Amino acid sequence: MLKDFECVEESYAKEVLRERGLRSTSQRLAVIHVLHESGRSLSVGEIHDGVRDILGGTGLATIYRTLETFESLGVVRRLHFPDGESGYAFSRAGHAHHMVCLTCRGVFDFPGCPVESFDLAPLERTGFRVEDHSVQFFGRCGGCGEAAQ
Amino acid sequence: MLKDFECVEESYAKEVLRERGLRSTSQRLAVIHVLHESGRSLSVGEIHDGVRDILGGTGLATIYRTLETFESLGVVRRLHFPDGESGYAFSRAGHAHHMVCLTCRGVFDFPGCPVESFDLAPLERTGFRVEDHSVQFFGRCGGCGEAAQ
DNA sequence: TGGCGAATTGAGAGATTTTCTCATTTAAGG
DNA sequence: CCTTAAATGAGAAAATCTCTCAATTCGCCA
Repeated sequence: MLKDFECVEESYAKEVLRERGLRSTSQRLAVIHVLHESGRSLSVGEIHDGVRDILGGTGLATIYRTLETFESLGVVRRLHFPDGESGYAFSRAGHAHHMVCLTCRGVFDFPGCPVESFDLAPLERTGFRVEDHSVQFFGRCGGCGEAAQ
Repeated sequence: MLKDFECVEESYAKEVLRERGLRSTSQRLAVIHVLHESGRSLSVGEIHDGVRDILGGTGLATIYRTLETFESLGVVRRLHFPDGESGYAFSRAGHAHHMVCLTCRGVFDFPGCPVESFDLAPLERTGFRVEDHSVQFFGRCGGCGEAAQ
């Protein structure tokens, strides 16, 4: 089941799940498949539809639970767009930031982290202890930028 | 009306509204007042409650409309927390990033922008044209950090 | 390989959040 | 003041998210 679709991303997700003692269910793998295949960020509804196309009747609650699980594992990331919408994207774990295309909602990793070379000392001198950060770039990807000309 | 509460932030909001030909209603000013007075980010419900404390029966739809208006004017910013919650905070317009306390949801501006000194050329060489970015630091503010000891 | 126990799911009810509509109110310029 | 269009209130409606629990399924172990 799902063997025809198996891809590197699914193997990766399986491994992460196993490491945490969680099960590799067809629903979970289908979520990864749909997300990765699209190459962009998807709304919960789009993911639900995509999974149903593969597996048939899948409960919406399962989609929510799966996204929550994967987000806590760092395999999936939730993105918030300037227009208030949000979506989920596959994201190989580790410290990665994203570029998000405002036209097609495509998501691209980018190398490096602007915060690494940023001096946090002035911030921490205010008494604030930094534990985490988020960085996102918004714009237009190659294809969408050209189309707009 | 509301004169007793008038503060610099409200004057500022009034000015921005006038510039855009929008009206300075008591509801709009109350939203600014509540947000600024709290010094932290608030959920829609908290803002609604705060505004009702000042004005009496205020419709929830008005709160949503007001937040949307102010966000588009750059006077209020919507923040998304790692736990999935979100809130709104007063934010003097312009290019400012925030530190958010994960305990009290306090919001603090910080000086400078990590992205300014970041070389975007490699990103843009991929064909992606950067139009905007967001940066947030999460952690504990002075008070909450100590309390946790 | 088959069976067992616990994790996971499905379905739909329920809760919460957000949007919409339209009659009424109100800000702001003349 | 008066007028007019912008803005609001109330609540219905839509959309989004969560919960419950019986049924299913994964993964371990014999």
